[in-house]
Amino acid sequence: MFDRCIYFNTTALARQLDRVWTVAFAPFDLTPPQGFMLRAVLARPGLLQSELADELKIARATATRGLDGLEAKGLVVRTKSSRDKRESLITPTAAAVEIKDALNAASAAVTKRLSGLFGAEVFAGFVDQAKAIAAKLE
Amino acid sequence: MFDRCIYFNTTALARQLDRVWTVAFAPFDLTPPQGFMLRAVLARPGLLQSELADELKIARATATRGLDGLEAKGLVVRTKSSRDKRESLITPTAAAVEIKDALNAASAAVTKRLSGLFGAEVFAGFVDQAKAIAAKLE
DNA sequence: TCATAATAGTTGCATATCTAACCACTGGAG
DNA sequence: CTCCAGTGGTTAGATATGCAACTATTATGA
Repeated sequence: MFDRCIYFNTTALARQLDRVWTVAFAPFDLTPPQGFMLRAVLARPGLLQSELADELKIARATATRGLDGLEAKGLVVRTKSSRDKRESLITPTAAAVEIKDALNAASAAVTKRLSGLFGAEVFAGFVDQAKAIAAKLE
Repeated sequence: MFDRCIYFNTTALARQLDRVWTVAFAPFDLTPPQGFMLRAVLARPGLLQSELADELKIARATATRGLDGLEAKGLVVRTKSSRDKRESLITPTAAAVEIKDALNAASAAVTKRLSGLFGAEVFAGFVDQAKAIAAKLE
């Protein structure tokens, strides 16, 4: 019905991809947003919370809630910056570091599978375009 | 950070597009999901609720909530099917029919603007690919 | 120096979404 | 005809997300 609508088709695709990554991250007891947030923290330990929000392209308030969840699971720690007492530095715990490789591998496996399903060229091209369009909308 | 990830880039783009359509539908006091649901009802009055959910690619439970909202705003009506008392037929009210053209025009205007911004070819190609990928994931 | 503006993070409130469990009804198989 | 499986819709519970308003802290400028 909304065949030519970028909003409709992008949001519908996002929901389907969410289901795919839900399965991939289930073994770690992490939802997709939690999994990606943790991966970001693991990739760049010590980021400020606001920088983390920027990396993930989410609102600061959403980062607050996401980190609350990861903290409750014992996967990340907030440390008040001594330089500026408003800021929080986010670091992964040992438990998080332990699953780092498996978590990244799980995501890579899904990516590889989908890439094969659609053709690597098409797949990469689509992702690039999504990124380019998002950049122009900023 | 997740430059090559279809999940990350698609969901991030979806959030940005949501913001764009939020602005476009604000004059009607409708959120993007509400606006699209209403447009679907206006395009095909008398659809069963489950058919509507299929059209919009959302879960039945989500359709229930969305329709609750539109009904509360006096924009749609549920009618129990006489043939099968479980089913509900969804029809727009007069108030909804009144804004139909303006609502569709508002969405079309955004689409046109974005299409111009990215180039009509690229834009249409991206939407087609999103649809094709979603279809393969089903 | 001190008042004001800006910034980091949190909280409150609203919305959308899903899965699972449930209810009411329908339709077949015995 | 009756019971049971399947189906349409709702409800319960969980998560993610955003904006706006708030608190605490820092920076600026008169």
